[in-house]
Amino acid sequence: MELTARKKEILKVVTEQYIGSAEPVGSKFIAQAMGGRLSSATIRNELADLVELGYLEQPHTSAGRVPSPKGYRLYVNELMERRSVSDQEAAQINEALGGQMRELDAIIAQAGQAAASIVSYPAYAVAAGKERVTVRRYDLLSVDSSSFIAVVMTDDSRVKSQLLHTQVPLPADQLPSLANLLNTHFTGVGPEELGGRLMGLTSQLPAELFLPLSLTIEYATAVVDRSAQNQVYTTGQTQLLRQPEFQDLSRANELMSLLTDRKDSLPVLDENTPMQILIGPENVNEALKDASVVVASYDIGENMRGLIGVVGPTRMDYAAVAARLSYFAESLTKMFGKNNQLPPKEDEQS
Amino acid sequence: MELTARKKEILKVVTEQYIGSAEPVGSKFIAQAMGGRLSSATIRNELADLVELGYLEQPHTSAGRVPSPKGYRLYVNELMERRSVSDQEAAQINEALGGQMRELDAIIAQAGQAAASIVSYPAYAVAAGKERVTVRRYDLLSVDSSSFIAVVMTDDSRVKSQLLHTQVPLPADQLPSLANLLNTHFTGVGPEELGGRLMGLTSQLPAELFLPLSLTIEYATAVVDRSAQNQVYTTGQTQLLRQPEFQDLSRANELMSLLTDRKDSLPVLDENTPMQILIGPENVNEALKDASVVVASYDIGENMRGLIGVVGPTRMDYAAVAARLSYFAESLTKMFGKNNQLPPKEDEQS
DNA sequence: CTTTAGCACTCCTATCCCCTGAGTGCTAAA
DNA sequence: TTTAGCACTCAGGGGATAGGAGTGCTAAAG
Repeated sequence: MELTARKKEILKVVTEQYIGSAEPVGSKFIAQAMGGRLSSATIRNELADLVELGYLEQPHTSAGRVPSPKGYRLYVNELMERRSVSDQEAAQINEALGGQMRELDAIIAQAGQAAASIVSYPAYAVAAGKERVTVRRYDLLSVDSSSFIAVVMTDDSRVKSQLLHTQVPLPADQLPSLANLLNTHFTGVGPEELGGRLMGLTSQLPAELFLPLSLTIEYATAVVDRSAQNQVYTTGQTQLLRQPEFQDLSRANELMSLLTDRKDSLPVLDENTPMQILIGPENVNEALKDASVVVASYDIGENMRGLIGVVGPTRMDYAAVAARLSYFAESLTKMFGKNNQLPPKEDEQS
Repeated sequence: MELTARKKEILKVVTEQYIGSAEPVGSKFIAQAMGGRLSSATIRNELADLVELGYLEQPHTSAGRVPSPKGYRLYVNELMERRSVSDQEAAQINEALGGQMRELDAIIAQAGQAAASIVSYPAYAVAAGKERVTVRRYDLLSVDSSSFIAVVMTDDSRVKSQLLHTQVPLPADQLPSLANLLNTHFTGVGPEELGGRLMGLTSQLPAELFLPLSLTIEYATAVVDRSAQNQVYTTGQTQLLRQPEFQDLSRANELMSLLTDRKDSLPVLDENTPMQILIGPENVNEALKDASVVVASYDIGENMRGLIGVVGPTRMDYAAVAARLSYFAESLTKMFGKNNQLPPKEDEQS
């Protein structure tokens, strides 16, 4: 059943006050904040109802009220005033995005850093590639008698390269035809199939060509392997320790270890959802049961999506974080769109 | 003046006990630990001397003694029994190094992780490249009418590549001669000079060749730029919070922020020093004044050096950490030596 | 001269208790 | 339905107190 407007107003006051102060909110304060139209006794009756309905909680009998996860959820869904960022905040965000960013990984990492500094909570960033990446093109460049460079371009337009060594002499003049072979038989397939196709060719090739071929395929498999992608970058963990709810180390510890050692289990976002707010127990992850996460996504070129998330106490300032994060994500999308080429991204080899 | 053997023995007992317990060590305990040859009163006299000489400290009048940085230093230099790792520890380290590691950055990061798990303290890892990296070779691969792939190989044998877009039509058949030009005029120079040489050629080239040339040079500059190298990876920060000395958040906070947000100022190691122990105030960095750092280096191929460091309380178990870290560094050197090619390293492009 | 037993003393730590104040729930009247 | 009034609850802070670990010093013994 729908709450009365008055109950909602009270819930809103409690939530916003608590977000700011981290202290349970009492009836007297609420009465005053609502302009004194009602006495604190009336508020107390309403508060008792709200507790019974599960929107508020009481740390102990003689304390004020605190929003429950259900309360926060209602607040986020209906009560919260959707803010947009102020000019000043926008400026700050743009500045944070300003630095010249070359390599994609570096950009992702820096985006995380910028987000953390903008929202004052720890943040994480991931580049979520396509589900399945395939090789679009191979090039082989001769280096010396026993080594060559393999250049692999994927169907999402990333290029990686690596110096490969065959321990045995290499027929340099055969490299172009080998590349040809690769481009004919080993493009458009994912990591799981590359190895299989290689098997099929084993018998048909002279040994001195098979070695460089298999090295290249091995390399390409690694490039295209999904598990090698989506690295998660986290920053601003220290911000956590500033929050009063994490003064108690045991709680902080769990979250810290999630943010530093188990990054992979941070929540990701469903395809096509621009932003999501996960409050306390809405998180599947045990360590996040009494924390909240806000995740937004942005586009990196045509085929990739970036994710940027913020972790904070359930008492997080949802309105501000959501506003800043979505502005941030939009800015990133624009940034990647502008240089309609994907931004310069390095690649490296040993 | 040199300490008497007995004073040294006492210092050793105090240090080792304190390392284990984190509690000030009393005279009675010491007497007992030394086999009861001396009474606690005698020990007390010796302790008073050691305090006066600056090797020990007393948290308050009626507390036991704790090693001072000077005391730890003597312990590390003379008293500590240099351990080697146990078979079990060795196995654990080898296992931690086991995972297949492809990209150099990933290896470095994983080395840090492994180190942290092995020593139970936060660890950091850096690949310290040569002071000055230059380009050894360029290749340009045609993609379509307005884009091409630039492949850059550095003199330390890393290969990076990137997709570059000229907004205007590109004379594909000219790419080989352009690469030729690059290889003649733009090799063997560092980031600071590449731009300059480009200037010199401005007038001599038709415009449609100058654009791809300058894009390539710009990219190469970024590849070779020292500041883009030596990224520092940290892990295991949570281990810090487990240490009793960092229960107090304010102290933990400083170190945490060093380890997450100001990684760059973590101590590095002088060339040619295999390992170094920095105790408390021996650290230049203010945030490390009451922490200790152990850093070891290992070789990555011929031209690069990796650094792996551990951060902990001054009360750190130096013997164990030093043993494990040096074994770890040796294993890494061997690992990189074995595949005498540098390990497969990916590179990426947008 | 060194070592040791003895003892008074210091000072940290934990615990209890009490008090205060914020905030409540309930009742009865408006 | 609202409100005033009041008794009640409970967390948190501030001494006071007791306990205990460990010291420094002294004086005697080796």
